[in-house]
Formats: sequence, C-alpha cells, structure tokens
Amino acid sequence: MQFSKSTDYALHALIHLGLPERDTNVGIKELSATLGVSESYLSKIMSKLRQDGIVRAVPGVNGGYELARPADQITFLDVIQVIEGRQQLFECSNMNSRQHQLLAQEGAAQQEQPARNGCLVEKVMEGAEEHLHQYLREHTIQTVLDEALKHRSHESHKK
Amino acid sequence: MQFSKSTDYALHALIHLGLPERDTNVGIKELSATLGVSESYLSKIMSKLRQDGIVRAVPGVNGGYELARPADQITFLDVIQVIEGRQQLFECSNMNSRQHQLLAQEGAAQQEQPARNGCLVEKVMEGAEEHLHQYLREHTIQTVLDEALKHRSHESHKK
DNA sequence: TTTATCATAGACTTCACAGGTCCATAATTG
DNA sequence: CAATTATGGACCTGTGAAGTCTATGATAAA
Ligand code: SF4
Ligand code: SF4
Repeated sequence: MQFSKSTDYALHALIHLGLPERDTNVGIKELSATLGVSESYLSKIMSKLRQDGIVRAVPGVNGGYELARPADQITFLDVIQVIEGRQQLFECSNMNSRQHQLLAQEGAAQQEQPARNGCLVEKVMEGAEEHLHQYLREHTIQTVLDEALKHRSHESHKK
Repeated sequence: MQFSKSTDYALHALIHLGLPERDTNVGIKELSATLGVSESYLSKIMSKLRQDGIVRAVPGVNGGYELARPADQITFLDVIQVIEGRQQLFECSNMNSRQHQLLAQEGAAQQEQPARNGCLVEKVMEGAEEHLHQYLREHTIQTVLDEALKHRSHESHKK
C-alpha cells in the first residue's frame, strides 16, 4: 500500500514546471538533472502526463514541456490517478464464497430492492476511498508552490 | 495502490469470528470452507493476526480461533496495518536531488528553526494519510456486523 | 532543405513481492 | 498415548514496478 516512485517523480516534475522563473519550455535533460532520474524513465512518465492532458509537449529545437493548465487546477488526485491508474482501493475477491451469500444477499436479491448490489465491506472501503480522494482533490501543485515561494521570499527579505 | 487480498481475507475471517452464533472456537477448516481460501494460506494470515493480538488461538482438539477483544474494538485500520505493514503512504525518494535543496532547505537548515525537517510534498501526503487513517479508525468489524444483522432480523421478521 | 534537437513508443531486462503450496514440528485435549 | 489443531519455515510462480536502450517522428533554426 504505497504510491509508486513514478508518482513521486511526476509530482516533482510538475512542481519544477510550475516554478515562476520558468518562462520557456523545459526539456527532459533539465528535468532529469534536477530530479536525479534517468532521462529515459522520466520521459515515459512525462508522456503519460501528456496523454492525460496534464502537460503539453513540443518536440524539436527549444522544445520541451509546460503545464497544460494553471498549477492550481492540477490536483494531487489528478497526478496520482494518471500514474497509478484508476483502480479501486479495495477490489472484492471471492464474490461466490459461502460467506458472501450470508453477508450480501441477505437484504438483496429477493426482488425487494432491485439494484441493491452494495456489499457491507465494500461500502466501508469506498467511503474511505472517497475521503482520501476528497482530500487529494483539495491540494494542488500550486499548494506546494505557494509554500515554497513563501519561504523563498522570507529568505530574500532577511538578506 | 490497492489493498492486498490478504487484507480482504483477514477482514472476512474476523467478520465470521464475530458472528453471534459462534460461541465456541472456530477452526481453520471452517474458515477455509466459508471463505473459499486454502487452509495453508489462510492459516498464515490468522497467525499474523494472532501475533498482533487481534485474535486468540488455541491448538489441540476443539481448538481454533476467537476474537481477542470485542468486535467494536477491532478497527479496519488495525487489520490493515497488521497485514499490509505500517509503511507510509508516500515514501520520499531522492532526498539529495537538486530540487530537494530548493524546496525543502529554503526555510530550514539555517539554524533558525532547529528541527524543521518537514518537506512540502510530504506534508500534503501525510495529511492525506492521516485523513484516511482517521476514517478507518472509526469503522470496526462491529460496524459491518451490525449492518448484516439488521438485514437478517428484517428478513426473519418478514417471514 | 538539411541538420541538430527534442519527444515518443516499443522491446527488453531485472528484481521484489504478492499469492500460494507443502511439510515438519509443537501444543493441546480426551 | 493418539488424534487434532495451530505454527513456522522452505519453497515455487506470476506479475508488475523500475529502469535501460534504440529506432522513429516531429520541429525549428541554419
Ligand atoms: S461480502 Fe462484500 S467484500 Fe465480501 S465477498 Fe461479498 S461482496 Fe465481496
Ligand atoms: S522536496 Fe520533499 S518529497 Fe521532494 S525530495 Fe525533498 S523531502 Fe522528498
């Protein structure tokens, strides 16, 4: 139960792209150097981000990547779901075990409530997932950027 | 990013143990039969649960498992952490990349705040984890049991 | 139009771990 | 003692994360 390193890399790459001093496109070389990740691997991640419309990419001389929309509209959930896929937190196995008959079919399947498919365990887990997603939706790349820039200005002010 | 099947099995096993008609210990054979999971694999899971004090086990004739504490004191989080381990949702790699210097060390490490180790990305992720854990702490095996028994009594009442 | 520069996509390798089986041993009860 | 039950370790297998390499394609500057 952990997020993959790719998600880590993707988040950091997007943060780098969101830095204000970056006016022009930034190439895979620069990203690779600042993140400390190989170009080939990182390019795969960026490619995924592009396919899902998180970043734009332009090939050729002076090409590179840039955010496809403002940093405050790129949520953590967006990034995570692109990289990790949209699989559920809890996927029920053994739907045909004897126990399932007792737990799930007791109130259902007797044509009293037509589409009462929700199982009890899954209901709890889906609630957990929804809570997690809600939180991740409220935090964007800009959230991190703001914190970083606040510190930075504080430092330059002191100097 | 998914919970393992073992967690699934563990939850179902505990639910079975929590059923009221179970007055005596229930052996691995019965559990295996109701869950549809092999005895050998399931016994490993039960063993883990015992080591962490979730269930008690007694060997020998008429032995088996029983809940070590009331079902409303066994939270989903308990079970998940026993099976999945207590690893963090987000483990930062590349703490020594160039980017880390910019993001994390800006406000820290200049002897102004002594133990200001918290990074920005990690802070968001830890918040997410805390939210998730909080929810999982509020839901116990009893939660599921209540739902199941409510349906059951409803059925028997109708009959 | 050529050429250098960049991104893209696929094949491939390596490694760790989930998921699962099997067996030998220990503890308990009757 | 004997039957029954849980425990622990060794072992196998498939899958997917993590990463490399290379050929192809698009673009802009010269
Ligand atoms: S009770 Fe719920 S989680 Fe369990 S097998 Fe049935 S549907 Fe799946
Ligand atoms: S900025 Fe935070 S998440 Fe990124 S490398 Fe540093 S400590 Fe880790």
